[in-house]
Amino acid sequence: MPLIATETLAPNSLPYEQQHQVYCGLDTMVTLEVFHALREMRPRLPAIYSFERALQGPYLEIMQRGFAVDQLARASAARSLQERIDGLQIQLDEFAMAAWGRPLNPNSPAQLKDFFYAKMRLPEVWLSQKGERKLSCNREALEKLETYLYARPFVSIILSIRELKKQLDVFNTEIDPDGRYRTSYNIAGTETGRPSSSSNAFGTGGNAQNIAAGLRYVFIADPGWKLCVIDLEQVEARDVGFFCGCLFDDWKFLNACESGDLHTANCRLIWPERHWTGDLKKDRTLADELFYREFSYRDMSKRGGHLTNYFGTPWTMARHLKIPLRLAEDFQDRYAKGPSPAYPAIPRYWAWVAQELQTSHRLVTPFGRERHFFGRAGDDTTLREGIAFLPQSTTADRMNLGLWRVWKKMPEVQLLGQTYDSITFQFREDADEAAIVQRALELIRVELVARNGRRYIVPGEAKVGWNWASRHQDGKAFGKGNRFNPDGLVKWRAGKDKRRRGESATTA
DNA sequence: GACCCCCGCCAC
DNA sequence: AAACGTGGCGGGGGTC
Repeated sequence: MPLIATETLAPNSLPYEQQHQVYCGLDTMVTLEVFHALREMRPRLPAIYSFERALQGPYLEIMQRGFAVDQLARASAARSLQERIDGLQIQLDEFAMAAWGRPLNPNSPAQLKDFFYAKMRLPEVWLSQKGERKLSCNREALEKLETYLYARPFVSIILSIRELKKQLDVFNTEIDPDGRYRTSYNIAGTETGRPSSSSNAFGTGGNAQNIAAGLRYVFIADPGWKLCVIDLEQVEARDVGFFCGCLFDDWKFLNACESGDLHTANCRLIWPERHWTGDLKKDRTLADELFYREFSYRDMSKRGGHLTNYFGTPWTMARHLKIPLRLAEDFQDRYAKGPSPAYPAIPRYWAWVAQELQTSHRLVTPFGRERHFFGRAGDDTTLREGIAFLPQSTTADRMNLGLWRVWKKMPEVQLLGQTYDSITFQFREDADEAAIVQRALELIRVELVARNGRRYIVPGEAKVGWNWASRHQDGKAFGKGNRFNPDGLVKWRAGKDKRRRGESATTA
């Protein structure tokens, strides 16, 4: 039975404005009725619900303010990308005309399948994605086709065009007339409590949470202001470590996370027979030595560790890192699964999640966020959702609490965005930078206490600058095509870098 | 032409 | 047999 007899309102017979009023009324009143019904089932509102409502303040502010965009940089980047794409497309069409008498659209999987598999008669590349085997022309499939000499020039141009087009989309996103990129944040849209980001209600702006690192330099502080980005270091890994400690009193993984360099510490545990010295610098050098092809031991523990924490199989790990299956199996045995693994608590964490799903079909995070799992408790997919839920959700609430506190306690700064494990705000250039950054870092600290009394925080790392990209990448000046980015973000350290805007790092 | 699904791909 | 999770967007290409 409908809550409201909508047919009596006959909205289509009403004038346009009244149709909207009816629509709006249904939207809000039905929601309210649902709320009342739920409220009866649960008279005490969960704290997490009030928290979500409190987040409306800072997020509305972020959405209204928008993030300033360097219009000249944006336009010139868009122009040069378009030129490069046009040039490549002409080349691709020349090849394609010669090969099959028509042009080829690199963004059409249908045309590519026709071209590579029917016309060129190359062996089909079937990939399994989300449980389904598919004839694919994605990057992974095309890279497999590169083994065939005739396919090579096509593959390389297609991949280049796709990559450049993706970048162009970011620069071509419509920005508001005042030069600001306004994104819409959905506070309560996800399963985990993460906010999501999308284009706004007027159709301008876009997802601000998936801008590639190399394109962020077009996002800038307002005149007279400076950006600060604070991110939570290794936050999801630490959360997994905290759960292992709380559940099984096994703190080895959290200890490794807190040792200063998680990935090097991981390497020592995973490959104990290597000649570790205990000296941070020397051990880092040892961890940076190559393990397989371009992968160092440290890379392996970083990428493989994350994947393994989330119940990724050796098969997935081998595919993802492009390494032999045996190496992935060997890694996982030493990391978590073998007879004497570095982190035996991790499989215990998986088993505990499986048990919870079997018995209660629900999980609750340290912040009291509860999620019911409606999938079949025994399915791997359900288990994976559960395993990922706890750290993801804990991270989301931790970051949002930090964001809310900065908004509430630091009226002198202006929030600009949230990117899962980081927040971005701007502060006045003539303000006391050290005081502001330190205060924000304090507010980001959220302490959790385990039953054994162990206190757990995730440290924040601050970066400051005048645009949203890093000034350096791998120790070098950073940017697209070696673009020098002197106004980019640098790691903030107390008392360091009093450089003013536009001065290069070397003259500071 | 509006709508919808699929594909590919970006983020953490 | 299937093979790590959470999201959003643009384009192609089908249907209505």
